[in-house]
Amino acid sequence: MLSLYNTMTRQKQEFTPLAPPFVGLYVCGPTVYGDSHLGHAKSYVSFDVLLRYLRYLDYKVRYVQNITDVGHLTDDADSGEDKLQKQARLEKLEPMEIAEKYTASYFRDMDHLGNLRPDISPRASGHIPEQIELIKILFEKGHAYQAGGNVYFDVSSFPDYGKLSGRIGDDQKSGTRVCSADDKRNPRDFALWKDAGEDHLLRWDSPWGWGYPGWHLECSAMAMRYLGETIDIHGGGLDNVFPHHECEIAQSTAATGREFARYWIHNNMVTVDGRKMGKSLGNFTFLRDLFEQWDPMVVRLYILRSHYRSPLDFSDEGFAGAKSGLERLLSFRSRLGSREAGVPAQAVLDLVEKTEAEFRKSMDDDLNTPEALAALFKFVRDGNIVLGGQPSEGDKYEMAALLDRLATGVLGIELTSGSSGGSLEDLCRILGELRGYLRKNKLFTEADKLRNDLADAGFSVHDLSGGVSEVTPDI
RNA sequence: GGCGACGUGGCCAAGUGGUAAGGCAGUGGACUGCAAAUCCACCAUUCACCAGUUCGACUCUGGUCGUCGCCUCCA
Repeated sequence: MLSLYNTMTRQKQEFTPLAPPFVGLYVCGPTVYGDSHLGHAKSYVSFDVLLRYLRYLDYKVRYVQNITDVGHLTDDADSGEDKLQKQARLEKLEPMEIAEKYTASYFRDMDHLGNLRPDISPRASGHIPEQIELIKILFEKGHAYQAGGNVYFDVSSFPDYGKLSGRIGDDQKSGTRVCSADDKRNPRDFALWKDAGEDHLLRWDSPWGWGYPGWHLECSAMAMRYLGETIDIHGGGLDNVFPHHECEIAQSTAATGREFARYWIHNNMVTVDGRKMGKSLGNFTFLRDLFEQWDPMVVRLYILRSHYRSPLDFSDEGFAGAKSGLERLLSFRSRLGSREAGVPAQAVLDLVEKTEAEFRKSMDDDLNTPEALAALFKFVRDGNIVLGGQPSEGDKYEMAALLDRLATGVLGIELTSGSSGGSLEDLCRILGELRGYLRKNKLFTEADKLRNDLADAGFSVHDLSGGVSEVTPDI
């Protein structure tokens, strides 16, 4: 039974969907005004594993992740410049060109990391009518007020505000930098609609004049549009708990009178070399740059070696360790081959069954991927012992199937090239046979030249027992 | 100032009221033409520190020190 830590209740809870077997999963997506960084990687890999595990458990999941292409400001919620508009100015492009460019960049990076595409990636700019409609309802129910061309949510009308984040005080204490807009009744009130003049490139007509939606509104509108008034799981980064998710809860619940999300899941943040990764610190690590040095699967394994609710520090030493671990998995998977099914030995069946049970037990416990990986690495050791004996094709097939089901299927760690026919794998197999032939005939000079040439070309050679050699591409 | 998380071997990282998974690195051995891979063995009497609860705590409570995050754009 899967249990998940719910930020709202501050404890692990058994997960049961509202309407089994269907699950509605909403995760706050990126604001597309720049390339994705390590923080995005940790967050979206974490939720990708949640998605994959839910599907492994046979839930029918609809995964919605928004693309924010309007509405977030460079400063606080109520002043500053639209981030896309600012970037558009810097790159001398249209805001929508910026959105397209960085949406593509985001998907490219996430594809490399092995994240499954969301079922729906709704754009905020494409759901302005839904957002306006939501504001109208909030007006009707007395939760919104207008000040000039601006519309605000009246937090005093929603007593539960602050429940998720634990910020239940009436006001912000001194020491915080709250630069409230002058026309708000209360500093905690937040914008539902912002007035915008002609200098604002992204703006729409509304009952309150030309403007654009508040930065929390899109998630409420789009989540409810595609997943209904109550969604099963709402996820995002820990930094979104306040104010973003707090505001989402307020406006959604106030509008529908129903619970907005049943499970709130938040992943922790990343640091780089022990320090917060921030624009102002200049240590932003963009994925597109990182992938030139480390294989995306190394990054993915790195992320999954720690728990999603733990903060994660990235360092070169850590990447190197993750790379070695990945090589161990790849090497084992490679040896299992892609043969046909057969009848496996009972001992292999037992091993597979035990491994899967341990894996599931760990994943059931709030997605404990470090422990799940431990089960897989133990399996690799035992599997290598099996391979050292006289395994049947059925033995190999059974073990390969397990690895593909758990490591690749659930954790998303790709261990095979995936291509079929005329593939690199075939070429490697032939070259391995060649080296084996040379060694058997004690043509060591030629055998070593082949090994050296392959090394220069980015391939590793491993000599197995029985005069067999294998060739694998480096990562 | 407010809220919260965390301090486990050289590095990373799980975990349990009854005595420490796994990965990386390292050491010794087997195997090997050599190297690598693989396998075997070794590698924290100890889980920041100090009290307390308990038959017993690393795991519970209180305190101290330290690190980090959020409260502002950020996943």
